[in-house]
Amino acid sequence: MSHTPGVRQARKQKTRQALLDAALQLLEGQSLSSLGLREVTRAAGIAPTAFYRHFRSVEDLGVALVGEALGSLHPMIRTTVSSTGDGEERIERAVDLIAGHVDAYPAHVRFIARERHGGVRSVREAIHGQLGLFTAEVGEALGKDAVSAGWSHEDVLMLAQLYVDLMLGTASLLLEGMAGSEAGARERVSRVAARQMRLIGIGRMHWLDQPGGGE
Amino acid sequence: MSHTPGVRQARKQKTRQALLDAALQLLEGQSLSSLGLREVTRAAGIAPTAFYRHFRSVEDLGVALVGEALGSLHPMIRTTVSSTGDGEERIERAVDLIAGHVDAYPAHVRFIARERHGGVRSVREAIHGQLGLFTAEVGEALGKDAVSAGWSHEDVLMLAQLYVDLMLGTASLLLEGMAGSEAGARERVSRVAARQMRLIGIGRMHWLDQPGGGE
DNA sequence: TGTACATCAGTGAACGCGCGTTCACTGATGTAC
DNA sequence: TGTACATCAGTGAACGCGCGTTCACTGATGTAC
Repeated sequence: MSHTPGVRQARKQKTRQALLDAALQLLEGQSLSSLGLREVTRAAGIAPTAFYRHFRSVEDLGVALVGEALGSLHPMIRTTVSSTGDGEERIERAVDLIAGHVDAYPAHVRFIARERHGGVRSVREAIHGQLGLFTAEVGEALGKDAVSAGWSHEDVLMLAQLYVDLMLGTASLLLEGMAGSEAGARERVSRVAARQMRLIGIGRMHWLDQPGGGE
Repeated sequence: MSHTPGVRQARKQKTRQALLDAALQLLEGQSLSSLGLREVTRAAGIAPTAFYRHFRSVEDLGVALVGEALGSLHPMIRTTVSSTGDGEERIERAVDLIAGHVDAYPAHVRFIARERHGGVRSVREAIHGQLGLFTAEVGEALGKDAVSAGWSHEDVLMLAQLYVDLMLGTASLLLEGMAGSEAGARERVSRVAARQMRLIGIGRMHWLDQPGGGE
């Protein structure tokens, strides 16, 4: 009524998304620091100059991609961490959820794994910041378990970091397994990841047994 | 006598090293997939065309860098893994060795962390291959410990992978800590890494306690 | 030791090409009355 | 509802620039005798 049916705005949003999608696809075979503006606009089907209506630079687009990629990761981590059942069941479910996420958003996973240590500072920092939030969230969930009684906040976070890194590493290995030709790569990776989680879980159970373990 | 004092060969080797060094330095601020041939030769102080006397492409140079970077890592891992003493001492020594390595070869560490998941397939594969050898070596050392009696080969490797990933992750975080401005970042990272190793060590001690733990 | 020839690391000019960015523009959408 | 004007997403020509690669070359080093 008073303003904006927003046809213009909706179209702009659509073009913006086309740029993000095109970039994400092009990034499967290269790093952000070598991705070209013209390359992206060509793949998105618009004139190079229109790029500037949406982003100041490719680097800026990269930061936007971090939000999109880790946004899709967020609910996945939430589900994983809040799942119930005994340790073994939770581990199986976690590994399945990771594998499912890699299937559903392979380009997002690749982007995060690649640019986490990549050549573009602002993107690295954006990823680092988001992963810090995830770690805090995982830590909060872990802290509520009975096993964590008597743990310092610092130790809960160190455990959370261990899990988050393991999840990311596993996701990245699953991705390579998808690309590779060898059969059973995925199963092998999942199996190893489950055992690593199990071992960490065992360490967690006995953390306070050792003198000085939890000080 | 019979052949080659090798003045020519020595000079060629020196130029080759200058190219590798220049590339490594340039890679602190970008990824391999955006590194230019002319950029490298300019930094190395030779004509662009001379590059081809040493490498077929920048990608090829990248593969050579993997050898150099992981060659420097090799003795470090050897030392870490063969050190004696009780668990706590070994952990402290391992963390100190990692920190020392990051100080001594920061560009190597950055290169491996960055290109491990980077945009150049052949370099990724070279890194993956070398890390596989390291994991096998760490696994062999771990397997000799009394704690590993009764462990399957597969489980020893899964543990070795956990340690190798933790070392690499820690090295990368220490590097960021060096670059960043906050005081005490290094100490914090080292402290967390030591605790993560301790927790994994505890998990290792009790691995065979659980029914089905080592099957 | 000296001479004549072969090798080959490094040079410098030249090429065609795609890049990021500027600019004035077009025409559909939005707004005021 | 209709009209006049403002906004602004997307266009297309033009620019200067650095890129990777080719080519014929130079001159120091290596080899044969």
